[in-house]
Order: sequence, then C-alpha cells, then structure tokens
Amino acid sequence: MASLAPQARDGAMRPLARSLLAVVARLQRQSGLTDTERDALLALPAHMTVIERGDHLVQEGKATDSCCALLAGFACRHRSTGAGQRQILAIHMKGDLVDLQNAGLGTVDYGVQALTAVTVAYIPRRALLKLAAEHPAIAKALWTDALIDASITREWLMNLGRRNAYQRISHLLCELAVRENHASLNDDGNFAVPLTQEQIGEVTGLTAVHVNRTIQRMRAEGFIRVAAQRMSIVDWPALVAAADFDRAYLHQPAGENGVPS
Amino acid sequence: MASLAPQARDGAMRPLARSLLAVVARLQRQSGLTDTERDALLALPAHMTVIERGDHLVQEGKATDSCCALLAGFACRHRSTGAGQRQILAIHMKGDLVDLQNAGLGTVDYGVQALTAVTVAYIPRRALLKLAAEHPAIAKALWTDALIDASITREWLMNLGRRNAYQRISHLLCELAVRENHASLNDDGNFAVPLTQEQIGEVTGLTAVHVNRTIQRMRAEGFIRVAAQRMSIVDWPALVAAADFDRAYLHQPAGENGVPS
DNA sequence: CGCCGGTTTGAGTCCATTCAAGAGGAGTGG
DNA sequence: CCACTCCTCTTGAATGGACTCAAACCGGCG
Repeated sequence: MASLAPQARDGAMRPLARSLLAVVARLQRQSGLTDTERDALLALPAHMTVIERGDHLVQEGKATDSCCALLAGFACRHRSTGAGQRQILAIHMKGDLVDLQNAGLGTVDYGVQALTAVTVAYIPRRALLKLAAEHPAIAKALWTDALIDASITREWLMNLGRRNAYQRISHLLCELAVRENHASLNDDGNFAVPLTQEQIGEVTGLTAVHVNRTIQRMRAEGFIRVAAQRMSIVDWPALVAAADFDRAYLHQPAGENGVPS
Repeated sequence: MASLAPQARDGAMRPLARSLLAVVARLQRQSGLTDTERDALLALPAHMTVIERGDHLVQEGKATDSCCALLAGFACRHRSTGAGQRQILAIHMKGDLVDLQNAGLGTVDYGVQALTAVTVAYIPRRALLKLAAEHPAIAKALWTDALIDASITREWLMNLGRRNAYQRISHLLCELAVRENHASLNDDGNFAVPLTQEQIGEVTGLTAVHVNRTIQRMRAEGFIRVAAQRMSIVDWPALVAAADFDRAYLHQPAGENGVPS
C-alpha cells in the first residue's frame, strides 16, 4: 500500500523551463539584486537539457568547465564510500545551483543524479566567474548561496549525529515541505517526496527496511498521509516537535510563516 | 593510562599571534593573491584576544557585526538539539575563518568554542565586505574558503551516515593529521588531538564509552600511539585504508603528498 | 502473463547505548 | 604536604535500536 515513489513516470512532471528565471528568483529572494544584475544573470549563456530520472547531471570527479542549475524537477547530490555505500548529501529542487563548488573550485567531489525527470541549464564556468568579478553583488549572492547550502549540510550532520530514525525521517520531511513551499512547488497541503524508501535511507543513514517500518509508524500515529510520490502532513506542529525541526537553518527571508500546507 | 586530553593546561600553548598572517597564508595557499590583495587583508582592522579553553569565540544565534579568525589554538563549531544533545560540526585550527557565515549572512546558527586556549582576531564585518566588493579576487578567495569548508562538512556527513565507529574515529584522526600538517602544526610525526573522548563522541555521533573502547582497539591493533593530547600514527597506509580516507575533499593544493608524519 | 522496481513483513543478530562504578592525574585549599 | 574535588578515562553488564538476510507482495509495463 501507499508507495512513496512508484516509478516516477512523470508526464505531468515533464519540465519545460527555457530561462534561468527560477535561479534568478532564488538569488533575488536570498540576496536582493538590482535590475541590472538580474538582467546580467538572465543573459548568461546557458545550455538547457532535459535529463531522465536516474541519470546524472554532474559526474563525480569529472572536470567540467560548466556549472549546473536546476530549473525543474528534483535531484540529489551523493557520494559513495570505498565499499560502495552511497550517501545522499543534499536534495535539490527548482532554482538550485547544484554544483556551485564546480564554479568556485573547478572540481566536484560528488555526483548529482536526477530523482525525477529534470530540466537543467549548464552555464559556462568562465561566464559566471566573469559576471561575479564584474558585479560584486552577484559575487556576494553566489557566496550567500554557498553559505546557505553549507548551513543545510550542517543541519543534516546534526540529524545523522544526534537524532534517531524517527526524528531523522520526520526532519527530512519537514525540510522538504518548507523548501518546496518556499519555491512555490506545493499545492493544497501536499508536497512531493521524490525519493524511494531506499533513497530516504541514503539520506538518513538508515536501511530501507528500517525506513519502511519507521514511516509506517508515522502513518499509524496519524502524523502524515502518503499518496503516490506525494505526502501531506496531518499535524504539522506535532511533526515539527517530534523532528526537533527549526527552519532557521534554511535562512529563508522572513515573510512566510508557519505551516507550509 | 594514556589520556587524550588531560586538562589542556597550556603554557607552551599560550598563543601570541599579533597579525592576520596565518589567515592570509591560508587564503594565499587556497586561492593565490597578489601583493596588493595580501596587504589589503593584512591592513584589515582586527581586534585580537586570547580566549581560554572552554569559552566561546562565537555565540550561537547572537547577532554580531564582526567575523572571527583563529590565529592559534583549536576551536570547534557546535550546535545542540532541542533535547540538549551536542553535535560538533567542525574543528578549526590556525588560520581558519570560523564564522564566515556571519560575514555573509549576518547570523550564525552555531556556536564556536575554544578546545584549547586560542588567539583570535575579530574583524568588522563591514570592513571585510567592503574589501570583498573592492577586490574580486578577495571575494573569490572567501567564497573558495566557504566552499572548502562545505566540502569538509559533506565528508563528515558521509562519515556519520555510512561508516561505523572504528572508521569514523580513524577518519577523524586522518583528517586532523593531514590538516595540521598542511597548517605546519605537527612536528616529528606527532599531531595534536585537542579533543577529549567525550568530544570525539560529539564529532562522530558516538558515546564517550564507545569511543573509549574503539580507541583502545586501535591502540591494541597497533595503528596509533597515544600520549597526552598528542597522537602518532604508526601505520599510516593501514589507517587510511581502514578509515576509507581520501584527502581530496580537503582541497589542499597539490605539493604535499602522502604521510603527514 | 511474467518481469521489475519498490514496498512490506518476519526472525535473528550485533553494534552501539545506557547505567553504574572505579581509577588516575591535576589542580586547590587547609 | 595531604585531603579533596573535578575531569577524564576505563571497565562491566544489560539493553535496545537498527541491521541483515530472506521471502512475499504489489502495481505497472512490455
């Protein structure tokens, strides 16, 4: 019953974005930009493509001279241990710059994989750096983005280090709900959970079996309701409390408050 | 026997740095800077102080208009769950900018505590931002620093998510050894482990008791040797293999190779 | 209709935790 | 100089949360 991601056969999901608007909107929200700066960003050369679920947007270790932005769909950063155990390091959605590290350092030490079908834009690294050098505010915006990204990673570290399975999973769900809300992705109290239980395990450092049992408990206790690929949170305050969730680490500008449903 | 940090009563440790040289050296190594840029950084207004072991360099949540650089000694970033469980998020040493987030976002969502007596420099946030706006290369250097910081956090995430106690602890030790080597802090194959076993637990998401048993095993197996606050690695390649350690994530410029002893 | 990816369920095991107590070294005060 | 305290490390025994292995189920798809 109630599968989380019963083959993300999309269709409705098939994305069509044709400009960097989503990215600019994101930077705008985080850092504020003048019209000049927005236009400069929108004028960046970018190569748009659609990538199927399961394929990679960015290959680990592979040197590239471009930097990838996510315009629609969901993706995840991940890396594996020598023994082949995979850890998901971040989840990305519309508007995210998935490999800013690439722009800054020239290498990525992680891969980025499509969780659903996605539209992406590849921006030449040089063009981005040039823009940053010319517009201090854009440099600052990119820096800010990297700092927020790091803040989220730290919270995940807390999650793995100090919380049990139940808390880890509910924390992840809270984060997804709030972030999707912020990116205007959720409708009527539903939000996407574009992950299989196996993948939730790869986020939370648990096995798929244990994820399954834990989610069942959450359902049984009436915290959440699950429907194909989507989820709704029945008792937001209770889930937030159980998860020890405090959205401050997301550094979203004030304005939206409380329940993301 | 063989305590790891039997009261870091310092003395020999008491630091005296009077300039931002250590910080500039670090940025130089990572990003390269012209003489003009170096001079500009060194000319930054900065307030230097010594802070005792256990005291805080940066208070969680507290708004400040300055940004803290570590000139000598060791410190750690940390945050606690609602239930009061503490997680250490990063370990800092000579030359590290411990709250770049403060400069970029204007808030920190973590505290920074001295692990030994430390010398720090507080740099007015505005002065730093002004410099970054004037010198694109400095902006880029700060950005790069934030990216490397994030890369380390991601590796820690891997560590907690996918490795067992033995691997987590040895991975931490490998990282300390390599980073101290890079910051020219270790002598004759010894390196500082400025953490109590309790604190190692707070880094690795383990209890002090289990850390103790695991370290004893590592000693018994002849991988490491422990002496008050310092440690030496007997069989570096073996430890690296056991820890699944790959220094790439530290993004240290090429040059130094292999064993940090 | 059979295959495939994902979810569900069961039973047994183990790594790490919890609780508790002792031991050792370093500083402190009488 | 000794008693006292604090902090850290050490050890033991019992418990439990999460894992492993394995099999069954389920819906969609070719």
